[in-house]
Amino acid sequence: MFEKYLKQLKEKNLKVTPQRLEILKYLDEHRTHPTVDEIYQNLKKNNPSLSKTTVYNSVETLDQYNIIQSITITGNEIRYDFNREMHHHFLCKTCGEIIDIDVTCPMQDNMLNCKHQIDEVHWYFKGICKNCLEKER
Amino acid sequence: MFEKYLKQLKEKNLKVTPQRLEILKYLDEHRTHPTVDEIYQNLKKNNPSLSKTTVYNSVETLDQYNIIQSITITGNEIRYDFNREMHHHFLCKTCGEIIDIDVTCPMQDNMLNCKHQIDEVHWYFKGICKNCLEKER
DNA sequence: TTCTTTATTTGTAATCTTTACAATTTAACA
DNA sequence: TGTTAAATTGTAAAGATTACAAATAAAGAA
Repeated sequence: MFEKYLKQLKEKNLKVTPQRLEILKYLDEHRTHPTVDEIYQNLKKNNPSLSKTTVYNSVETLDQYNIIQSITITGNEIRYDFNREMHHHFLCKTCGEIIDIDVTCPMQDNMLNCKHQIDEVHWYFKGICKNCLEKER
Repeated sequence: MFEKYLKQLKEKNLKVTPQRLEILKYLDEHRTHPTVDEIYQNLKKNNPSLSKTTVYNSVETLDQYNIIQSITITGNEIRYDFNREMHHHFLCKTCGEIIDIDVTCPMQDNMLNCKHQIDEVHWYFKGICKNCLEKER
């Protein structure tokens, strides 16, 4: 059940703790780009001794080791994404949902060859999602 | 001296206040993507009665009316950019500087024609800037 | 298994950014 | 000059994140 996450932690020589496994599982099963508070509130139900600081520490570590990805699209809070493969995000300013966007750009390689060392690429699009557009009519 | 900013405000039917003019001037002359606090601390020197809430309110309004642009690259705080023309940003994780990046992508039009209504496009790149790379050696 | 070391977890308090709100002031216009 | 609506101000509150020290637990050695 947790083998997949366990493997990811071991590959990076990170200690395997129940908290980290639960957080990874939650992120894997909830691809809605949750905040620390969302993760915490939900995991606390079955793990009452969980501390919010642990969630902060864990997602920071998992992000540093490229096991998960952090998303700063809203500006109000950091969100986390289990999917760390190259993909991008759309924020609906009406419903607040963050939708995955898959585009690749032929120019991107040019970018990556510029004078700076580029480790992360984030594209954020903002507007109104198609569901909210339909409701508006 | 303030004619340019005055015109931008009047075009959007926004009231012209000394605070808004000073904030616009500061952002125009400091293209370093400052935070609210940076703007506030600097303008306070010559305008001791300035309130930080005014800076928050003003940048929010200016952003809403597309006079300035907000940048959420760091996740810790919102930064503001006088230049609202299409351009992108690179965050150096070593020195913290945010550098303008000018790339356009032929795929972008495809994106803009997708099912969602896209109002804003932000590309954020993170890594180590060329200055910091040189110092590392 | 047990012991040891080191990293992680936990809870509390502190910090930092942003928002809420009501009173005061001011810009815009008649 | 007077009126009205909007902006500014200061204070307090809220929300997100970090600091820190004590307690706990994981990993590897004995």
